[in-house]
Amino acid sequence: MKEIMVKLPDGSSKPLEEGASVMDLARAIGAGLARTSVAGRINGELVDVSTVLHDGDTVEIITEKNPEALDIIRHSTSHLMAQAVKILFPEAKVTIGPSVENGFYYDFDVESPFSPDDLEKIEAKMRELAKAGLPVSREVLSKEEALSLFRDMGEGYKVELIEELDVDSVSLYRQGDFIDLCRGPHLPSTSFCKAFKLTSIAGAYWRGDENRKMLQRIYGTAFADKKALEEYLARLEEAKRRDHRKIGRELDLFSFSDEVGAGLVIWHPKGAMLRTILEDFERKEHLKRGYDIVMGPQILKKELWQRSGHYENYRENMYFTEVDGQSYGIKPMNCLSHMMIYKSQLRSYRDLPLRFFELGTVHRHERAGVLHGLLRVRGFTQDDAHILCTPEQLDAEIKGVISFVNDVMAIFGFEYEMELSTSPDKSIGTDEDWERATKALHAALVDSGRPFDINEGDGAFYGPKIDIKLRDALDRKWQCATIQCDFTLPERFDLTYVAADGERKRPVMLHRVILGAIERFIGVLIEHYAGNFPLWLSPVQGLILTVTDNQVPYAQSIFDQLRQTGIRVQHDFRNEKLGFKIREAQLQKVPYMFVIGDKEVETQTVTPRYRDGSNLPAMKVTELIDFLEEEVKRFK
RNA sequence: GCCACCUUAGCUCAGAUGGUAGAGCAAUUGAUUCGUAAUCAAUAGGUCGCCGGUUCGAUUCCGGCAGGUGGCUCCA
Repeated sequence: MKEIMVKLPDGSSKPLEEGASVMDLARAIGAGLARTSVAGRINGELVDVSTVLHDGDTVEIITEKNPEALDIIRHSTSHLMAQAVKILFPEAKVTIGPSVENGFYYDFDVESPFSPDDLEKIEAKMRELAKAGLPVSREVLSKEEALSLFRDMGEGYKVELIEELDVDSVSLYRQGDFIDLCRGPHLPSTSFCKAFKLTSIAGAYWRGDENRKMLQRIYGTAFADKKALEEYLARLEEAKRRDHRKIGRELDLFSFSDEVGAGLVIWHPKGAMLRTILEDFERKEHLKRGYDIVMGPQILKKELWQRSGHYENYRENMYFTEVDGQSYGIKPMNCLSHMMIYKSQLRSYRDLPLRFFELGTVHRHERAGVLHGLLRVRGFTQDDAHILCTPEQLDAEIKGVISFVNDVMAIFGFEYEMELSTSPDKSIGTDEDWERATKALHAALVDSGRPFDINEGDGAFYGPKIDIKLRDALDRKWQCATIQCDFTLPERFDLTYVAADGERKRPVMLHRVILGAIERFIGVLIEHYAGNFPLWLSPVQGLILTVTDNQVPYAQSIFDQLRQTGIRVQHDFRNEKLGFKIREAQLQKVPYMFVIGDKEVETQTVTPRYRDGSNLPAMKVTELIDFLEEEVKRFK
């Protein structure tokens, strides 16, 4: 028998018999590897453990512990689920079933939708199949053979998928009687599916196209072992506790009312305070960076929306109102009045860049099914600005916005993801415009030194953009900041400036937001802090608590003094036990409680208690004021 | 907008295979003056989301609508 040599990741070599597979290598290495190996990596490519090795291959064994294994486990678990579904519902047609960020899903075409009971039955069947330890084998068929196989099986969706593949042959995976089209790799046996749970049922369009059939999607999650699964489920529970809708009600920040309308936020005193703090912060930061604060009306004539193109492209999402035969559009965006400000006078290149900033409240008729707490609403306020500059200034302006975003996100301690979206198939503007703007955005991203993804073809029709996404408690991504180049509006509104040579030129325009929508940002912020806002953001920074009625006059004087310095303090002088008042303050997540008993009255001090339960030494009011102001500065 | 599920007191939730409903917390009143996460007692609170249909009778069954939850599509 001929011998081959394979290289291992540590640089050593291992002799094997010709025809040996990854699994044979695992056995040769020993140390129980054969039991935990889920896949291999040959010359950088993930493969099944059954894959045959060749002389000179570099091979890495992927065990359950490797991070790469998770995707394979989840993908194989989705196949296991499809197998269970086909056994229980033979008439179900299979479509696709990939692994996703926190698990997997599989889409089925079934006559009647799955019920929660069905989910339990499917999960039980999966456990049975996993226990049976069915070997999973790979087969390669020619495209024609595969097509006729799936046609015979009546699996039209698979036929459609294969027809579109530009290949001569395809790979299939078989476990028991179940066979599925798949690139792989997969676990060697269903017995490797040890820790999984089906989590929800949802509708999903075939191929993500809302004009095509709605399929039934089952979501599930899977891990290498039970412990990891339990930990994940516990994290989900914890995330539910951080849900901004729950905390918003508990802390009395905001509400919605079906009498008012879906997606319309009602800000209660503490929520409105939080919002006001953010807005004040924003105004200051924008002024520091050379923006001008502007304001426009809520409604603008329909004709103006026709000129901008919104009437043509965005009318479905707009609200209109008509008085005296004149139709007005309620603004869904703030750009138009900013355009009008630019046009209100003749502009010179010396005036540029112009940066118009507006905390602009907009209304968009979002489709009913997409509304989600504060994260997706119908009326919201953007920290919106439009920058008008010369083409030569574009690079510096984009860099300026990115560093603005960086600074602000650092203050809140947010991790974020940046994406560059480039020219879509349908777009306006010259190739030269697109190239220049895309290059400028790209250069600024590179310059920022942070990682970013590129979404080819995902730009707006009017220009390329950078999107910045934050995550909520459940790890869902929400777009907040965005920087968009726009070639249409300067054109449609015939914006010009007089260049140094006396010629009229077209300025370049950037739309940008930093927080995005204040509503959405606050939603994410609540989940980020789990309601424990840092002192500078806390609507109520301190609460004065008396031990008995005897201390009320002194406590009142402390309250007045703190109020005078602008500290957001409230008091609880009720005839209740101290423990009870502390409990309530604690549930309200108030950063500081100022306890005042006979001791404090006697020494003319205050004893602050932080919300983590720790007590600070008693101090004079003046010391307390300095202490609080120091803390505000430190975190902002 | 599409698919599934949900809607009982301010909040969290029980409940009856169709005979108009409860608990805890909160609220109100009284007592209690008590130093670091719940003092005790009493009282009040609901056309069981809304509108139709079936029925002697509907909060319960059926249909429509509204609102919500999880997804899909779309998006700040």
